[in-house]
Amino acid sequence: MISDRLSVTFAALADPTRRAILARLMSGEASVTQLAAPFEISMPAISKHLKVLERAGLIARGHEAQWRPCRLKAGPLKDVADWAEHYRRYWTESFDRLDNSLREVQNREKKHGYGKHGEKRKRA
Amino acid sequence: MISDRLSVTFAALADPTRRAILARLMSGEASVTQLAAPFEISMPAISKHLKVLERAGLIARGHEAQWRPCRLKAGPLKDVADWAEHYRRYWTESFDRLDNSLREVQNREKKHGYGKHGEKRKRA
DNA sequence: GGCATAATTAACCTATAGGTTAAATACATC
DNA sequence: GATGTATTTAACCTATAGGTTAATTATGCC
Repeated sequence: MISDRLSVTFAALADPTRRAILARLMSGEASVTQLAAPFEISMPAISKHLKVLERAGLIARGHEAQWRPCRLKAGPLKDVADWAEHYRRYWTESFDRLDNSLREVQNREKKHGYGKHGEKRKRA
Repeated sequence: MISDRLSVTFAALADPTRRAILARLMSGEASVTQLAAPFEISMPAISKHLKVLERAGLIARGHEAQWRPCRLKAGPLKDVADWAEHYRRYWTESFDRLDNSLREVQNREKKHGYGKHGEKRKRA
């Protein structure tokens, strides 16, 4: 029953079919049939994906005769970008190197490490 | 059975508890017990969340006596930021306005619109 | 060795995600 | 109003997510 906006957005993006649909919509609006074309799954499955995207506010739907064209609404993606930006300093190479060398010094006289001991827990 | 990196990353981020754990790790490494403290869920539940984050490459785990301290590995978040950046021009206000006014002109003589007709499909 | 602490694993439960096929709805056209 | 096309809804299935409690593993300390 998670319903916060970011969770809904991330959940919607956690599917390659849905991300492909968003990518397709960058080049303009499209009907459901057009969106379904590249995929091997059924129309109802596409319909469900579109509903997920719509509920996440990532697409808007039109209404023209029997067509329900979709177009991109990228607003929530700004939230995603903004959220990720908070972590920028943690993914830069310089930070990683600093972090690692600091950690090596700190752990010089302890007998543990990252990753190395983790290996032995591997199973199956 | 989705296993592409971005999907795994987004799925890991689609949970507020896990995002809170990542936020906590910005201020330094922490033991499982420390990470669990702010939440009302059980330790095994936290353990599972950490496993999800670890498999997504978002945290690394250490090994010190009976503690398994976690620390942030933000690499995948750069992929998220990069992915979202592709959509930047679609979320900027100027683009939205241009898009909307173009669309209004285009649809002047058609009898459909976005959102308005969508309302009537509401049910429950 | 025995006890306390930290964390994981096992076994289980329920809800939801993502897919299916078949039926229903909406609209345009003849 | 019957037919064809676009799309959704209904009913169903299976796998997974996220949670639980109880048991197990790993370690430090006495």
